[in-house]
Amino acid sequence: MYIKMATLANGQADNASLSTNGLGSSPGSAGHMNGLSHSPGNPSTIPMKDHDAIKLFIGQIPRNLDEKDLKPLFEEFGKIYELTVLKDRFTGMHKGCAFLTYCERESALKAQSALHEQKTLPGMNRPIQVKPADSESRGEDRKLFVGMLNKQQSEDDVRRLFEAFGNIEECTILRGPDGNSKGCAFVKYSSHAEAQAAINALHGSQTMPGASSSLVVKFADTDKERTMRRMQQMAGQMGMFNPMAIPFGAYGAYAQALMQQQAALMASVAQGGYLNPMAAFAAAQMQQMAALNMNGLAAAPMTPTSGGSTPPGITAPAVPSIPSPIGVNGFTGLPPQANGQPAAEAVFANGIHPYPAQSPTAADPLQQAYAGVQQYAAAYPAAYGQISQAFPQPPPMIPQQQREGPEGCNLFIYHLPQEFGDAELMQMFLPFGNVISSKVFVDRATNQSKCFGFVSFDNPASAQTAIQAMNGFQIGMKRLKVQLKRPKDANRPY
DNA sequence: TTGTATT
Repeated sequence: MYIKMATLANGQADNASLSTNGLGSSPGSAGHMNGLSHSPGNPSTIPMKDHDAIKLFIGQIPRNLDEKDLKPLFEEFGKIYELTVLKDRFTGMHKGCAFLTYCERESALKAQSALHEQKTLPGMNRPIQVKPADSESRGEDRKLFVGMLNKQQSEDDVRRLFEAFGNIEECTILRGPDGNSKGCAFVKYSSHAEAQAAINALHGSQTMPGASSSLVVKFADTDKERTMRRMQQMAGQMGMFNPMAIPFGAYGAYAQALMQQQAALMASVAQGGYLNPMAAFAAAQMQQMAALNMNGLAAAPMTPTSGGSTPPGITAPAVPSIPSPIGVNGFTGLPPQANGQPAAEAVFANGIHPYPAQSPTAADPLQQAYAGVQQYAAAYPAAYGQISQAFPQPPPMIPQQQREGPEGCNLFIYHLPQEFGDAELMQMFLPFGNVISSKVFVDRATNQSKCFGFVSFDNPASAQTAIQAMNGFQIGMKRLKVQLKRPKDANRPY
């Protein structure tokens, strides 16, 4: 086993340079036809898989290993029926995982117990994953939930009711601690079709004596659905997701972040002499706005604070007029001076619009947040005119294909707002350079953000600028932690 | 709290 792994490690460079992914010159056209062939040229072994074979999901695969590299590793446990590395459907890029089906169910079980979380493939931080693919119903697609039973009905009664539609593998009445029926049951058939037939025939078909409504027959919740349901219930109880709780609705934190960022940018631009004092004033207003919102106060500082038609501070030097750091956020308001380059240049050199309104939809949180900024800016036409020129067109959305940038270009970000996804993360870091990828980690069971993620730039200077500007940036009650991503081999002394 | 990816 170990020797095989070493072989793989040594083979990496060759594989990478040859890069034969089987897709030829038109990635995307034949994305999934490159699985391990079924023993071509070896007619004596016509591959057949058991009826009860399990498709395995293989995770944590180095992206430079393809089917032929993986094959030897998995053949240890039995004859392989099919092995397919997952590739991006458009770019053909290796997704770092694969599907594997052995001819025999037993092989899959052996491979899973021998490999899952047991070994780490070269270059990976985490151990290999070997487990039944999500598509392998863990019986859930042939398992029924039966509700509105009579509490007197036994397993046998239920079996009798359902046996006409197929082979029943399992039948369980749900009971409370006292052993009394809860009036519902699980019935598992041998196949999905049988289960479906039972639903069609029995759901709502009759009302059991003592039941408040007609018989319920439906597919049982999957684990995922159960978890989601639980999470939603909890969230409901805790008053989360209540739009009124946050000034800007569910995306309040992001709107605030946008404003802070906008304010910072404007401030730095003003300092660099690119904008007139009016812009500085607007920047100051935005900072106040962001600060106000963070205190949970009304978000309507559309009225200049000191009345009159001349905003305060307009005749004063731009920089001193800007309220220094928004209270607690640890952000100077005059950030990116890294590399001896004026901030404004660092920010705009790439010609990227900091807040692009790409494919606007009403439901898009970015769009909502951006609309808020625009609305605010509209109150100050002079300043906004300047800003509009500074931030030209939205850039075309570059498809995310690359995962990591070069060394020194990859940031690890922690304490992200719960509602941030990949897109929001990217938006937040676009002002500092070319973001080639952004990834927020999501708990697969709950779909909730784990509040950390990665952003990759195409050059180290952008990454440094972003660290300078965004590390310690306060959003709500939290401050972002922004630092260089730990290199792959950290934690590995040898 | 460091790239988690499910045809």
